[in-house]
Parts: sequence; structure tokens; C-alpha cells
Amino acid sequence: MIRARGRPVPGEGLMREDILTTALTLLDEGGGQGLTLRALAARLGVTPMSLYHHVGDQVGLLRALSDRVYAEVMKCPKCPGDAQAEIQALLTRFYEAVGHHPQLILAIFSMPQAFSGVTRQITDRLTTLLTQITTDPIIWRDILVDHTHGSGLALAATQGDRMQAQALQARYQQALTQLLSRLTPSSKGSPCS
Amino acid sequence: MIRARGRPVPGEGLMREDILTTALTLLDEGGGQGLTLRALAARLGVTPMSLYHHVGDQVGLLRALSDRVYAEVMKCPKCPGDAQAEIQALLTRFYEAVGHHPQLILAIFSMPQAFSGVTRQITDRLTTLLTQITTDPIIWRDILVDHTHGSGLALAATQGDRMQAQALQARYQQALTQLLSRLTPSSKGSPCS
DNA sequence: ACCTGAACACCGTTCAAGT
DNA sequence: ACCTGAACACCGTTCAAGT
Repeated sequence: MIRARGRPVPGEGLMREDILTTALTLLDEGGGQGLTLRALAARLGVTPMSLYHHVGDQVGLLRALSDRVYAEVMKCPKCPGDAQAEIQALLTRFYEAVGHHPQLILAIFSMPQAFSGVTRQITDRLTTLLTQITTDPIIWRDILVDHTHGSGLALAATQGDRMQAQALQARYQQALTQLLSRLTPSSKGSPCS
Repeated sequence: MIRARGRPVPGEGLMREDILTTALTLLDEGGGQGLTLRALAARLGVTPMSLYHHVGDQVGLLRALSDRVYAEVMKCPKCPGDAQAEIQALLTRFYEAVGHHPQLILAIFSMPQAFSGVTRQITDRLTTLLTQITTDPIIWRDILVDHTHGSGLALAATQGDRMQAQALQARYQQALTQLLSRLTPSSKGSPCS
């Protein structure tokens, strides 16, 4: 698509949401090396520098993508009174979000300034929940978060092999259940979502 | 250092080990973006294409680095009869190796073809050991490997902050102990190294 | 406010040529 | 066998200029 020069009419210009959507497409298609500012601009029919007005530089773009992709994780049912169920739901959603764009978590780790506010919110919520069911909330937060990150990166390393990715996803669920059952041996019931 | 043209006298040419050592220096200095074939060649006083004769392309370089850095992990005491102690020693050594060059594990993940044979040997050995002490060796291998990878990447994300890195390393030890004690509740004794 | 072209300082990799 | 220069097709980012 070729755009007119000069000031665009409102809503017709290069919109932030368009940029992010196209960026995610590029990330999923190109196996990690595919998302560059220049390729993104080309796909949008725009010069690379145009992007700087909407998302800033590379870090800004990644941070915006992180916010958008992981935002839904926090829209998790609250399960009052059943902390373990909420932890399981929270981590499952996070892992699902990671799995939907496996290259994103890798891109973020290779540019740690891009860790967004949302990722902090997730770990904070997790810590709060863990405080209710264990005397070592920090250690278990580390275990659960690092394990989820590691599993997510394993997913990215499959490089689009659907079969392999599916096997890894099934194993993550088993591992999570195993871990949570070890956390509170006297557990009962399942996640409430 | 300026090198003579033409065929070098034996031992004086550009040696593989020199390349790998300098590459690790660049990786540690440059915070991850520092290791490029061109920068590496410049540091060695050589043209970029010269490297292709010794380590191949980027994947070849990373694979060679992976082999070199993680090779020592397998030189682990064998602890016959005490699988849990050997697991703890093996993972501790792996995490230490990762922590010595935190950017390497990140670089490898962003180029999964670079996973070297040594990393496979480590997970294989781990699986064998787990078979001796749990009925779910695959799940626990996933948990332990992914957790170690995730922790290693968290280390890379500190970007040279020594204080923070030290705190993470201490927490990894606690987490590992916690996990292994949950694996076999009836455990006794400590690692034999 | 938003988009542009030109420029700068980089990349990995291939190829044909030198010794 | 090993190293070279030149070339190709890329990068991110800054700057000054257009509307």
C-alpha cells in the first residue's frame, strides 16, 4: 500500500496497533531474525524512520509488543481463597501467551531493557499468591518463573515444528502440576477457570 | 598484531583456540551484541573471511564455544550409588558454566542449530540419573533443565551487575536444593564434590 | 505532527584471487 | 591450506528537510 505524503487525515495514518500487529506477524514468520525495523517498515509501505514516531527505537517496539502480548495474562480469574488454583491459571495463561509468539520472549531476553511493566505485574501477583501457601515465596517464585521462561525458550527453539511444540506444551502442564503438588502436599481441587 | 601474508609457519597462524578465547572475551565485554564475526576478526588483526577456515560461519563459532564452555560440566565426579548427589553436582556445574559466560546461553538459544553435542550429553546423563530415583524422569528432567536455562538467562539479563548476579546465583542453589528435596523426600547426605 | 531521503557506521556471507 | 580485497544484500539510527 502506498500512502500519501504530508499530514495524514486522522485514522488513516500509520497507526500504532497496525505496527504492532504487523511486527508480530513478522516475528512469527521469520523465525526470530525476521523482525527488523527495516523489514517492518517495508511491509507497512513506509520508510524505517517513520516508525520512530510511533514506537520509538528497537527497545520501544519490543516493550510495546511485550505489553500487548502479555496483557491478557493478568485478566485471570481471581479465585479468592484458592491461591494454588489461581497460580496454576496465571502461569498457564502466561505460558500460553509465550507459546503464541515464541520468538518474542527470546527477543526480549536479548534486550532486557524491553521487559515491560506487565511482566513485572505478573511476577508480583505470583509472589503475593505464593505468600499465602508457602514460607518460601521468593524461592518458589524463582522456580516457577525461571522454569516457565526456560520452557518458553525451548518452545522458541523448536523453530516452528508444530509436533514438537505440542509435545513440549503437554509436558509443561505436567511439570507445572507436579511442581504445584510438591509446593503444597495437601492440595485438593483443580484450577477454577 | 599484524600478521604476515601467505602461508603461516605452523603454530604461528590463526589458531582455533585463539579465536575461541577472543570470542569469549568479546562476548563478556560487549554485553551480547559485542560478539560479531567482524569485530572478532578485527580484534584478531585479520579479515572476517579468514575466520571461515577455522570455525565456519556464525553457527559454527557458537557451537564451538558451546562445546568448549560446557565441556567441563561432564567432568563431574561420578558418585556411584548416590544419584541425587550427582544430579546436584552436575546441575551446579552446568549453572556455573552458564554463569561464567552468561551471554553465551542467550546467543545459543537465538540460534538453536548451535546447540552442541555436549549439551545433549548433559541432559542424557541427567535423564539416566533421574531414572534411578523417580518414576517420572522425563518430567523432572524438563523441570530441572528448563529451570536451569531460565535461571541462566536471568543471569544474562543482569547485564554485568555483579551484585545482582551474585544474589541470583545464591537463589539458584536454594531453588535446586528445594527441588531435589521434593524429588526424593527421603534423602540424606550432600553432594560428594 | 508526521513522513521523507540521504547518510553513517555497522552486519554476515560469497566469490575470485593471491601465496 | 590459508589469507586477502571487493562486492552484495542487509542492519539500526541520526539529521535536516519537506508538508
